[in-house]
Amino acid sequence: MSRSRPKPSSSKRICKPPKARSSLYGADLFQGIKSAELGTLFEDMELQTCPAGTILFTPEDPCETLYILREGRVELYRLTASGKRLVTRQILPGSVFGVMGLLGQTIQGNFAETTEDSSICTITRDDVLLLLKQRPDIALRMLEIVGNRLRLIEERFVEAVYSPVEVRLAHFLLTYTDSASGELVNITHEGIGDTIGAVRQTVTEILDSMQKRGLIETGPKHIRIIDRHGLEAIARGSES
Amino acid sequence: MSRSRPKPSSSKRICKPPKARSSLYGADLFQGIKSAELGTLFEDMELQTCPAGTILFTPEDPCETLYILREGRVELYRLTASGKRLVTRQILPGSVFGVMGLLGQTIQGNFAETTEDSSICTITRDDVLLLLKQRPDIALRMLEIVGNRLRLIEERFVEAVYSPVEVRLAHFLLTYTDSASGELVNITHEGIGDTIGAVRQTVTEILDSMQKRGLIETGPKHIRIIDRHGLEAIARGSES
DNA sequence: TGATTGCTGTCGCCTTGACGACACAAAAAT
DNA sequence: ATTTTTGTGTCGTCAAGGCGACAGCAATCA
Repeated sequence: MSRSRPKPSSSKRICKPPKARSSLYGADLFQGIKSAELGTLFEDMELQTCPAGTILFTPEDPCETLYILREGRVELYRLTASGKRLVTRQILPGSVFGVMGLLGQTIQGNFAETTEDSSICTITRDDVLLLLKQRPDIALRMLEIVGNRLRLIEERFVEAVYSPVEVRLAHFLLTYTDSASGELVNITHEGIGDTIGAVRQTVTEILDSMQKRGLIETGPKHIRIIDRHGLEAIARGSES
Repeated sequence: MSRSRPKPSSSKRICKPPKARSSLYGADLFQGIKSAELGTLFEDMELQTCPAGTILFTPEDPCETLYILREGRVELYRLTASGKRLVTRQILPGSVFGVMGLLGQTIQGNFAETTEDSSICTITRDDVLLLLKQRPDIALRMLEIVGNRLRLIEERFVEAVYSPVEVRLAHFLLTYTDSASGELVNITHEGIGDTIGAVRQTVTEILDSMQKRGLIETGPKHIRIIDRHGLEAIARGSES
Protein backbone atom coordinates (compact mmCIF):
# COMPACT_ATOMS: atom_id res chain seq x y z
CA MET A 1 0.00 0.00 0.00
CA SER A 2 0.92 3.62 -0.12
CA ARG A 3 3.01 3.41 2.99
CA SER A 4 5.52 1.48 0.98
CA ARG A 5 5.70 4.24 -1.59
CA PRO A 6 8.55 6.35 -0.23
CA LYS A 7 10.78 4.25 -2.38
CA PRO A 8 10.94 6.24 -5.60
CA SER A 9 13.12 8.56 -3.62
CA SER A 10 15.82 6.26 -4.82
CA SER A 11 15.22 7.84 -8.19
CA LYS A 12 17.14 10.91 -9.18
CA ARG A 13 15.80 14.06 -7.74
CA ILE A 14 16.38 16.10 -10.82
CA CYS A 15 17.28 15.07 -14.29
CA LYS A 16 19.49 15.71 -17.23
CA PRO A 17 18.81 19.06 -18.82
CA PRO A 18 19.50 19.07 -22.54
CA LYS A 19 18.57 22.28 -24.29
CA ALA A 20 15.61 22.52 -26.59
CA ARG A 21 12.93 25.03 -27.39
CA SER A 22 10.37 23.84 -29.86
CA SER A 23 7.52 21.36 -29.80
CA LEU A 24 5.04 23.21 -27.70
CA TYR A 25 2.43 22.84 -30.37
CA GLY A 26 -0.11 20.50 -28.98
CA ALA A 27 0.27 21.88 -25.51
CA ASP A 28 -3.26 22.78 -24.49
CA LEU A 29 -1.99 26.07 -23.16
CA PHE A 30 -0.83 27.17 -26.56
CA GLN A 31 -3.61 25.99 -28.82
CA GLY A 32 -3.91 28.38 -31.69
CA ILE A 33 -0.70 30.23 -31.03
CA LYS A 34 1.55 30.59 -34.03
CA SER A 35 4.50 28.28 -33.78
CA ALA A 36 6.92 30.97 -34.89
CA GLU A 37 5.80 33.08 -32.00
CA LEU A 38 6.49 30.38 -29.50
CA GLY A 39 10.02 30.01 -30.65
CA THR A 40 10.73 33.62 -29.92
CA LEU A 41 8.83 33.67 -26.67
CA PHE A 42 11.09 31.22 -24.91
CA GLU A 43 14.61 31.05 -25.96
CA ASP A 44 15.77 29.81 -22.63
CA MET A 45 13.26 27.08 -22.17
CA GLU A 46 14.58 23.70 -21.19
CA LEU A 47 13.66 20.23 -22.18
CA GLN A 48 14.36 17.60 -19.57
CA THR A 49 14.03 13.89 -19.96
CA CYS A 50 13.40 11.91 -16.79
CA PRO A 51 13.05 8.22 -16.10
CA ALA A 52 9.91 6.86 -14.53
CA GLY A 53 9.80 7.55 -10.82
CA THR A 54 11.42 10.95 -10.92
CA ILE A 55 9.98 13.36 -8.43
CA LEU A 56 9.70 16.77 -10.06
CA PHE A 57 8.53 18.72 -7.09
CA THR A 58 7.20 18.23 -3.59
CA PRO A 59 4.98 20.33 -1.34
CA GLU A 60 8.06 21.77 0.31
CA ASP A 61 9.59 22.80 -2.95
CA PRO A 62 9.15 26.41 -3.96
CA CYS A 63 8.81 25.08 -7.50
CA GLU A 64 9.03 28.29 -9.43
CA THR A 65 8.63 26.63 -12.76
CA LEU A 66 5.91 25.83 -15.20
CA TYR A 67 6.00 22.33 -16.62
CA ILE A 68 4.65 21.10 -19.90
CA LEU A 69 4.61 17.38 -20.42
CA ARG A 70 5.77 16.49 -23.88
CA GLU A 71 5.87 12.75 -23.63
CA GLY A 72 5.29 10.20 -20.92
CA ARG A 73 3.08 10.41 -17.88
CA VAL A 74 3.11 12.39 -14.66
CA GLU A 75 1.01 12.03 -11.54
CA LEU A 76 0.20 14.78 -9.10
CA TYR A 77 -0.64 13.43 -5.68
CA ARG A 78 -0.92 14.32 -2.05
CA LEU A 79 0.21 12.42 0.98
CA THR A 80 -1.51 12.43 4.34
CA ALA A 81 0.36 12.56 7.59
CA SER A 82 0.13 8.79 7.88
CA GLY A 83 1.53 8.30 4.40
CA LYS A 84 -1.63 7.56 2.49
CA ARG A 85 -1.55 8.68 -1.07
CA LEU A 86 -4.25 10.27 -3.19
CA VAL A 87 -3.69 11.04 -6.84
CA THR A 88 -5.27 14.37 -7.62
CA ARG A 89 -4.38 14.52 -11.26
CA GLN A 90 -2.96 12.56 -14.16
CA ILE A 91 -0.94 14.63 -16.57
CA LEU A 92 -1.07 13.55 -20.19
CA PRO A 93 1.26 14.71 -22.93
CA GLY A 94 0.51 18.27 -23.96
CA SER A 95 -0.74 19.31 -20.56
CA VAL A 96 0.59 21.95 -18.23
CA PHE A 97 1.25 21.57 -14.55
CA GLY A 98 2.99 23.36 -11.74
CA VAL A 99 0.85 26.42 -12.26
CA MET A 100 0.13 26.89 -8.59
CA GLY A 101 3.73 27.22 -7.63
CA LEU A 102 4.08 30.21 -9.90
CA LEU A 103 1.55 32.33 -8.13
CA GLY A 104 1.56 33.66 -4.62
CA GLN A 105 0.94 30.11 -3.44
CA THR A 106 3.93 28.92 -1.57
CA ILE A 107 2.03 25.95 -0.28
CA GLN A 108 0.67 23.85 -3.02
CA GLY A 109 0.45 20.46 -1.41
CA ASN A 110 1.12 18.24 -4.37
CA PHE A 111 3.94 15.94 -5.31
CA ALA A 112 4.67 15.53 -9.00
CA GLU A 113 6.19 12.26 -10.10
CA THR A 114 6.73 10.70 -13.48
CA THR A 115 5.16 7.28 -13.81
CA GLU A 116 6.74 6.64 -17.19
CA ASP A 117 9.91 7.85 -18.79
CA SER A 118 9.02 11.36 -19.78
CA SER A 119 10.27 14.43 -21.52
CA ILE A 120 9.22 17.67 -19.99
CA CYS A 121 9.57 21.32 -20.91
CA THR A 122 10.15 23.76 -18.13
CA ILE A 123 9.73 27.51 -18.21
CA THR A 124 10.89 29.76 -15.45
CA ARG A 125 8.51 31.70 -13.33
CA ASP A 126 9.66 35.04 -14.64
CA ASP A 127 9.23 34.03 -18.24
CA VAL A 128 5.75 32.80 -17.55
CA LEU A 129 4.68 35.92 -15.71
CA LEU A 130 6.05 38.02 -18.51
CA LEU A 131 4.25 35.94 -21.06
CA LEU A 132 0.96 36.13 -19.20
CA LYS A 133 1.21 39.88 -18.96
CA GLN A 134 2.03 40.27 -22.61
CA ARG A 135 -0.50 37.81 -23.86
CA PRO A 136 -3.84 38.11 -22.11
CA ASP A 137 -5.26 35.44 -24.38
CA ILE A 138 -2.82 32.96 -22.93
CA ALA A 139 -3.64 34.08 -19.43
CA LEU A 140 -7.27 33.45 -20.19
CA ARG A 141 -6.50 29.99 -21.49
CA MET A 142 -4.56 29.29 -18.33
CA LEU A 143 -7.52 30.41 -16.29
CA GLU A 144 -9.66 28.07 -18.30
CA ILE A 145 -7.30 25.18 -17.68
CA VAL A 146 -7.17 25.73 -13.96
CA GLY A 147 -10.92 26.20 -13.89
CA ASN A 148 -11.41 22.95 -15.69
CA ARG A 149 -9.21 21.20 -13.22
CA LEU A 150 -11.22 22.72 -10.42
CA ARG A 151 -14.43 21.37 -11.86
CA LEU A 152 -13.01 17.89 -12.20
CA ILE A 153 -11.79 17.83 -8.64
CA GLU A 154 -15.12 19.07 -7.37
CA GLU A 155 -16.81 16.22 -9.16
CA ARG A 156 -14.44 13.69 -7.67
CA PHE A 157 -14.93 15.29 -4.30
CA VAL A 158 -18.69 14.84 -4.45
CA GLU A 159 -18.26 11.31 -5.69
CA ALA A 160 -15.81 10.47 -2.92
CA VAL A 161 -18.29 11.67 -0.35
CA TYR A 162 -21.47 10.13 -1.65
CA SER A 163 -20.70 7.26 -4.00
CA PRO A 164 -19.56 3.77 -3.05
CA VAL A 165 -16.30 2.40 -4.31
CA GLU A 166 -17.87 0.46 -7.14
CA VAL A 167 -19.25 3.61 -8.68
CA ARG A 168 -15.96 5.44 -8.37
CA LEU A 169 -14.16 2.49 -9.86
CA ALA A 170 -16.51 2.30 -12.82
CA HIS A 171 -16.00 5.99 -13.33
CA PHE A 172 -12.28 5.58 -13.16
CA LEU A 173 -12.28 2.83 -15.74
CA LEU A 174 -14.40 4.83 -18.14
CA THR A 175 -12.18 7.84 -17.73
CA TYR A 176 -8.76 6.30 -17.96
CA THR A 177 -9.12 3.53 -20.51
CA ASP A 178 -8.09 4.19 -24.05
CA SER A 179 -11.32 5.19 -25.69
CA ALA A 180 -10.53 3.25 -28.84
CA SER A 181 -9.22 -0.07 -27.54
CA GLY A 182 -10.94 0.11 -24.16
CA GLU A 183 -7.70 -1.00 -22.62
CA LEU A 184 -5.80 0.15 -19.62
CA VAL A 185 -2.31 -1.10 -19.08
CA ASN A 186 0.53 -0.54 -16.72
CA ILE A 187 -1.68 0.11 -13.75
CA THR A 188 -1.86 -1.79 -10.48
CA HIS A 189 -4.85 -2.26 -8.27
CA GLU A 190 -3.08 -0.24 -5.67
CA GLY A 191 -2.56 2.55 -8.15
CA ILE A 192 -6.26 2.60 -8.85
CA GLY A 193 -7.00 2.60 -5.15
CA ASP A 194 -4.78 5.61 -4.64
CA THR A 195 -6.76 7.44 -7.27
CA ILE A 196 -10.30 6.61 -6.24
CA GLY A 197 -9.62 6.45 -2.53
CA ALA A 198 -9.89 2.78 -1.65
CA VAL A 199 -7.54 0.07 -0.46
CA ARG A 200 -6.02 -2.43 -2.83
CA GLN A 201 -8.11 -5.39 -1.65
CA THR A 202 -11.37 -3.63 -2.28
CA VAL A 203 -10.30 -2.71 -5.79
CA THR A 204 -9.27 -6.30 -6.45
CA GLU A 205 -12.59 -7.62 -5.22
CA ILE A 206 -14.78 -5.26 -7.17
CA LEU A 207 -12.68 -5.75 -10.27
CA ASP A 208 -13.20 -9.49 -9.94
CA SER A 209 -16.90 -9.05 -9.48
CA MET A 210 -17.01 -6.88 -12.58
CA GLN A 211 -15.15 -9.51 -14.52
CA LYS A 212 -17.55 -12.20 -13.39
CA ARG A 213 -20.43 -10.07 -14.56
CA GLY A 214 -18.79 -9.79 -17.97
CA LEU A 215 -18.15 -6.08 -17.75
CA ILE A 216 -14.40 -6.20 -18.02
CA GLU A 217 -11.50 -8.55 -18.59
CA THR A 218 -8.54 -8.42 -16.29
CA GLY A 219 -4.99 -9.62 -16.36
CA PRO A 220 -1.85 -8.62 -14.54
CA LYS A 221 -1.47 -4.84 -14.95
CA HIS A 222 -4.07 -4.95 -17.64
CA ILE A 223 -7.79 -4.23 -17.83
CA ARG A 224 -10.01 -4.16 -20.85
CA ILE A 225 -13.55 -2.93 -20.97
CA ILE A 226 -16.03 -5.38 -22.45
CA ASP A 227 -19.35 -3.79 -21.68
CA ARG A 228 -19.00 -0.04 -21.67
CA HIS A 229 -22.70 0.55 -21.26
CA GLY A 230 -22.82 -1.68 -18.22
CA LEU A 231 -20.04 0.31 -16.60
CA GLU A 232 -21.74 3.55 -17.46
CA ALA A 233 -24.88 2.31 -15.77
CA ILE A 234 -22.93 1.59 -12.63
CA ALA A 235 -21.08 4.89 -12.74
CA ARG A 236 -24.25 6.83 -13.30
CA GLY A 237 -26.85 5.06 -11.36
CA SER A 238 -26.65 3.21 -8.14
CA GLU A 239 -25.56 6.07 -5.94
CA SER A 240 -27.53 4.75 -3.00
CA MET B 1 -31.80 15.96 5.13
CA SER B 2 -30.87 17.43 1.84
CA ARG B 3 -33.76 15.80 0.10
CA SER B 4 -35.98 18.28 1.82
CA ARG B 5 -33.96 21.16 0.46
CA PRO B 6 -35.83 21.86 -2.79
CA LYS B 7 -37.88 24.30 -0.79
CA PRO B 8 -35.99 27.55 -1.24
CA SER B 9 -37.39 27.36 -4.74
CA SER B 10 -40.26 29.20 -3.17
CA SER B 11 -37.88 32.13 -3.03
CA LYS B 12 -37.67 34.50 -5.91
CA ARG B 13 -35.59 33.28 -8.75
CA ILE B 14 -34.08 36.62 -9.54
CA CYS B 15 -34.08 39.80 -7.60
CA LYS B 16 -34.57 43.50 -7.69
CA PRO B 17 -31.88 45.26 -9.71
CA PRO B 18 -31.18 48.76 -8.45
CA LYS B 19 -28.34 50.49 -10.20
CA ALA B 20 -25.00 51.09 -8.53
CA ARG B 21 -21.40 51.05 -9.51
CA SER B 22 -19.00 51.72 -6.70
CA SER B 23 -17.88 49.77 -3.65
CA LEU B 24 -15.68 47.17 -5.22
CA TYR B 25 -12.85 48.11 -2.95
CA GLY B 26 -12.36 45.21 -0.67
CA ALA B 27 -13.17 42.74 -3.38
CA ASP B 28 -10.20 40.38 -3.41
CA LEU B 29 -10.12 40.56 -7.15
CA PHE B 30 -9.40 44.25 -7.10
CA GLN B 31 -6.95 44.59 -4.26
CA GLY B 32 -4.60 47.40 -5.04
CA ILE B 33 -6.55 48.77 -7.95
CA LYS B 34 -7.20 52.47 -7.77
CA SER B 35 -10.76 53.21 -6.87
CA ALA B 36 -11.10 55.87 -9.52
CA GLU B 37 -10.16 53.33 -12.12
CA LEU B 38 -12.85 50.96 -11.05
CA GLY B 39 -15.51 53.56 -11.43
CA THR B 40 -14.63 54.04 -15.05
CA LEU B 41 -14.17 50.37 -15.77
CA PHE B 42 -17.72 49.42 -15.14
CA GLU B 43 -20.33 51.98 -15.78
CA ASP B 44 -22.95 49.43 -16.49
CA MET B 45 -22.36 47.22 -13.51
CA GLU B 46 -25.39 46.27 -11.49
CA LEU B 47 -25.96 45.94 -7.80
CA GLN B 48 -28.66 43.49 -6.85
CA THR B 49 -30.03 42.87 -3.43
CA CYS B 50 -31.51 39.45 -2.82
CA PRO B 51 -33.22 37.91 0.18
CA ALA B 52 -31.81 34.78 1.77
CA GLY B 53 -32.62 31.71 -0.26
CA THR B 54 -32.31 33.28 -3.67
CA ILE B 55 -30.82 30.98 -6.24
CA LEU B 56 -28.43 32.96 -8.40
CA PHE B 57 -27.52 30.26 -10.86
CA THR B 58 -27.87 26.54 -11.37
CA PRO B 59 -25.82 24.01 -13.33
CA GLU B 60 -28.21 24.38 -16.23
CA ASP B 61 -27.84 28.13 -16.32
CA PRO B 62 -25.45 29.53 -18.87
CA CYS B 63 -24.59 32.11 -16.19
CA GLU B 64 -22.62 34.54 -18.23
CA THR B 65 -21.97 36.86 -15.37
CA LEU B 66 -19.32 37.48 -12.80
CA TYR B 67 -20.58 37.99 -9.27
CA ILE B 68 -18.98 39.90 -6.46
CA LEU B 69 -20.54 39.52 -3.07
CA ARG B 70 -20.78 42.84 -1.33
CA GLU B 71 -22.71 41.88 1.74
CA GLY B 72 -24.35 38.74 3.04
CA ARG B 73 -23.46 35.14 2.37
CA VAL B 74 -23.61 32.83 -0.61
CA GLU B 75 -23.12 29.09 -0.85
CA LEU B 76 -21.98 27.19 -3.89
CA TYR B 77 -23.07 23.59 -3.81
CA ARG B 78 -23.63 20.54 -5.92
CA LEU B 79 -26.48 18.09 -5.88
CA THR B 80 -26.20 14.40 -6.65
CA ALA B 81 -28.76 12.54 -8.69
CA SER B 82 -30.43 11.39 -5.49
CA GLY B 83 -30.64 14.91 -4.17
CA LYS B 84 -27.79 14.89 -1.71
CA ARG B 85 -26.11 18.22 -1.28
CA LEU B 86 -22.47 19.08 -0.90
CA VAL B 87 -21.34 22.62 -0.29
CA THR B 88 -18.22 23.25 -2.29
CA ARG B 89 -17.65 26.82 -1.26
CA GLN B 90 -18.77 29.55 1.08
CA ILE B 91 -18.62 33.02 -0.39
CA LEU B 92 -17.81 35.81 2.01
CA PRO B 93 -18.24 39.52 1.33
CA GLY B 94 -15.59 40.78 -1.05
CA SER B 95 -15.23 37.51 -2.88
CA VAL B 96 -15.83 36.72 -6.49
CA PHE B 97 -17.79 33.80 -7.87
CA GLY B 98 -19.29 32.61 -11.08
CA VAL B 99 -15.91 32.68 -12.78
CA MET B 100 -16.31 29.30 -14.39
CA GLY B 101 -19.42 30.25 -16.25
CA LEU B 102 -17.54 33.00 -18.02
CA LEU B 103 -15.06 30.75 -19.71
CA GLY B 104 -15.60 28.02 -22.20
CA GLN B 105 -17.18 25.98 -19.44
CA THR B 106 -20.81 25.57 -20.19
CA ILE B 107 -21.10 22.91 -17.53
CA GLN B 108 -20.10 24.16 -14.19
CA GLY B 109 -22.06 21.93 -11.87
CA ASN B 110 -22.67 24.31 -9.02
CA PHE B 111 -25.72 25.98 -7.64
CA ALA B 112 -25.27 29.40 -6.07
CA GLU B 113 -27.69 30.36 -3.36
CA THR B 114 -27.77 33.19 -0.86
CA THR B 115 -28.01 32.00 2.72
CA GLU B 116 -28.46 35.49 4.08
CA ASP B 117 -29.93 38.64 2.63
CA SER B 118 -27.19 39.80 0.33
CA SER B 119 -26.18 42.52 -2.01
CA ILE B 120 -24.29 41.41 -5.04
CA CYS B 121 -22.53 43.14 -7.88
CA THR B 122 -22.77 41.56 -11.29
CA ILE B 123 -20.62 42.23 -14.30
CA THR B 124 -21.42 40.91 -17.72
CA ARG B 125 -19.26 38.39 -19.39
CA ASP B 126 -18.20 40.77 -22.12
CA ASP B 127 -17.13 43.41 -19.66
CA VAL B 128 -15.09 40.90 -17.72
CA LEU B 129 -13.36 39.49 -20.75
CA LEU B 130 -12.53 42.98 -21.89
CA LEU B 131 -11.19 43.83 -18.48
CA LEU B 132 -9.06 40.73 -18.28
CA LYS B 133 -7.55 41.44 -21.65
CA GLN B 134 -6.82 45.03 -20.82
CA ARG B 135 -5.50 44.36 -17.37
CA PRO B 136 -3.23 41.34 -17.19
CA ASP B 137 -2.61 42.04 -13.52
CA ILE B 138 -6.26 41.45 -12.81
CA ALA B 139 -6.23 38.31 -14.91
CA LEU B 140 -3.33 37.07 -12.83
CA ARG B 141 -5.15 37.81 -9.65
CA MET B 142 -8.12 35.90 -10.96
CA LEU B 143 -5.87 32.99 -11.74
CA GLU B 144 -4.56 33.17 -8.23
CA ILE B 145 -8.07 33.16 -6.79
CA VAL B 146 -9.16 30.16 -8.79
CA GLY B 147 -5.92 28.40 -7.99
CA ASN B 148 -6.45 29.02 -4.34
CA ARG B 149 -9.90 27.60 -4.54
CA LEU B 150 -8.47 24.56 -6.29
CA ARG B 151 -6.02 23.98 -3.50
CA LEU B 152 -8.72 24.22 -0.87
CA ILE B 153 -10.94 21.74 -2.64
CA GLU B 154 -8.06 19.33 -3.08
CA GLU B 155 -7.45 19.45 0.63
CA ARG B 156 -11.07 18.79 1.41
CA PHE B 157 -11.02 15.99 -1.13
CA VAL B 158 -8.14 14.23 0.56
CA GLU B 159 -9.75 14.76 3.92
CA ALA B 160 -13.05 13.38 2.72
CA VAL B 161 -11.32 10.25 1.52
CA TYR B 162 -9.01 9.54 4.43
CA SER B 163 -10.22 11.34 7.54
CA PRO B 164 -13.13 10.34 9.76
CA VAL B 165 -16.02 12.67 10.32
CA GLU B 166 -14.71 13.94 13.63
CA VAL B 167 -11.58 15.28 12.01
CA ARG B 168 -13.48 16.92 9.22
CA LEU B 169 -15.86 18.45 11.71
CA ALA B 170 -13.05 19.83 13.84
CA HIS B 171 -11.53 21.28 10.73
CA PHE B 172 -14.82 22.82 9.75
CA LEU B 173 -15.27 24.46 13.12
CA LEU B 174 -11.80 25.92 13.07
CA THR B 175 -12.31 27.25 9.59
CA TYR B 176 -15.75 28.73 9.84
CA THR B 177 -15.92 30.18 13.31
CA ASP B 178 -15.28 33.84 13.81
CA SER B 179 -11.62 33.94 14.71
CA ALA B 180 -12.14 36.60 17.34
CA SER B 181 -15.21 35.42 19.22
CA GLY B 182 -14.86 31.76 18.30
CA GLU B 183 -18.54 31.72 17.53
CA LEU B 184 -20.54 30.29 14.72
CA VAL B 185 -24.16 31.22 14.40
CA ASN B 186 -27.00 30.64 12.04
CA ILE B 187 -25.87 27.18 11.06
CA THR B 188 -27.72 23.91 11.45
CA HIS B 189 -26.24 20.49 11.98
CA GLU B 190 -27.58 19.52 8.63
CA GLY B 191 -25.85 22.48 7.06
CA ILE B 192 -22.59 21.35 8.55
CA GLY B 193 -23.21 17.83 7.35
CA ASP B 194 -23.76 19.07 3.82
CA THR B 195 -20.40 20.78 3.97
CA ILE B 196 -18.26 18.05 5.46
CA GLY B 197 -20.11 15.16 3.91
CA ALA B 198 -21.92 13.49 6.78
CA VAL B 199 -25.52 13.01 7.82
CA ARG B 200 -27.15 15.22 10.36
CA GLN B 201 -27.26 12.62 13.14
CA THR B 202 -23.56 12.00 13.00
CA VAL B 203 -22.84 15.70 13.23
CA THR B 204 -25.15 16.00 16.22
CA GLU B 205 -23.50 13.10 17.98
CA ILE B 206 -19.94 14.26 17.48
CA LEU B 207 -20.85 17.80 18.39
CA ASP B 208 -22.32 16.48 21.64
CA SER B 209 -19.26 14.45 22.34
CA MET B 210 -17.09 17.50 21.76
CA GLN B 211 -19.21 19.49 24.12
CA LYS B 212 -18.93 16.82 26.79
CA ARG B 213 -15.19 16.92 26.41
CA GLY B 214 -15.25 20.66 26.97
CA LEU B 215 -14.08 21.56 23.49
CA ILE B 216 -17.11 23.53 22.42
CA GLU B 217 -20.37 24.89 23.67
CA THR B 218 -23.50 24.34 21.64
CA GLY B 219 -26.93 25.83 21.51
CA PRO B 220 -29.59 25.95 18.86
CA LYS B 221 -28.00 27.28 15.67
CA HIS B 222 -25.04 28.32 17.71
CA ILE B 223 -21.61 26.90 18.42
CA ARG B 224 -18.76 28.44 20.32
CA ILE B 225 -15.24 27.15 20.52
CA ILE B 226 -13.90 26.73 24.04
CA ASP B 227 -10.69 24.83 23.49
CA ARG B 228 -9.19 25.78 20.18
CA HIS B 229 -6.04 23.78 20.77
CA GLY B 230 -8.01 20.68 21.51
CA LEU B 231 -9.87 21.01 18.25
CA GLU B 232 -6.66 21.60 16.38
CA ALA B 233 -5.24 18.43 17.83
CA ILE B 234 -8.22 16.50 16.55
CA ALA B 235 -8.13 18.14 13.15
CA ARG B 236 -4.44 17.54 12.80
CA GLY B 237 -3.80 14.26 14.40
CA SER B 238 -5.95 11.24 14.62
CA GLU B 239 -6.21 10.44 10.95
CA SER B 240 -6.20 6.73 11.61
C1' DT C 1 -54.25 29.32 20.70
C1' DG C 2 -53.85 25.33 18.58
C1' DA C 3 -51.17 23.49 14.69
C1' DT C 4 -47.59 22.98 11.61
C1' DT C 5 -42.74 23.16 10.79
C1' DG C 6 -37.72 23.17 11.73
C1' DC C 7 -33.85 21.93 14.84
C1' DT C 8 -31.88 18.83 17.91
C1' DG C 9 -31.12 14.56 20.83
C1' DT C 10 -31.03 9.46 20.96
C1' DC C 11 -31.59 4.37 19.53
C1' DG C 12 -30.72 0.35 16.95
C1' DC C 13 -29.80 -1.96 12.77
C1' DC C 14 -27.02 -3.07 9.13
C1' DT C 15 -23.92 -2.31 5.16
C1' DT C 16 -19.62 -0.70 3.40
C1' DG C 17 -15.22 -1.02 3.37
C1' DA C 18 -10.73 -0.73 5.99
C1' DC C 19 -7.21 -3.68 7.83
C1' DG C 20 -4.32 -7.66 8.82
C1' DA C 21 -2.94 -12.04 7.25
C1' DC C 22 -1.60 -15.41 4.16
C1' DA C 23 -0.97 -17.86 -0.23
C1' DC C 24 0.45 -18.07 -4.89
C1' DA C 25 2.31 -16.71 -9.36
C1' DA C 26 5.25 -14.09 -12.31
C1' DA C 27 8.98 -11.01 -12.82
C1' DA C 28 13.30 -9.14 -11.46
C1' DA C 29 17.43 -9.24 -9.15
C1' DT C 30 21.53 -11.87 -7.51
C1' DA D 1 19.05 -21.26 -10.70
C1' DT D 2 17.84 -19.33 -6.44
C1' DT D 3 16.13 -15.60 -3.93
C1' DT D 4 13.50 -11.42 -3.55
C1' DT D 5 10.16 -8.42 -4.94
C1' DT D 6 5.56 -7.23 -7.06
C1' DG D 7 1.09 -7.96 -8.26
C1' DT D 8 -2.97 -10.42 -7.37
C1' DG D 9 -6.67 -13.52 -5.11
C1' DT D 10 -9.19 -14.54 -0.78
C1' DC D 11 -10.59 -14.64 4.31
C1' DG D 12 -12.29 -13.10 8.64
C1' DT D 13 -12.79 -9.38 11.73
C1' DC D 14 -14.33 -5.10 13.08
C1' DA D 15 -15.48 -0.22 13.40
C1' DA D 16 -17.41 3.92 11.17
C1' DG D 17 -21.12 5.81 9.86
C1' DG D 18 -25.47 5.83 6.95
C1' DC D 19 -30.35 5.42 7.53
C1' DG D 20 -34.91 5.06 9.58
C1' DA D 21 -37.53 6.10 13.49
C1' DC D 22 -39.22 8.67 17.10
C1' DA D 23 -39.46 12.13 20.67
C1' DG D 24 -39.00 16.64 22.74
C1' DC D 25 -38.90 21.72 21.95
C1' DA D 26 -38.86 26.06 20.10
C1' DA D 27 -40.56 29.18 16.65
C1' DT D 28 -43.64 30.45 13.29
C1' DC D 29 -48.14 30.21 11.15
C1' DA D 30 -53.02 30.04 10.72
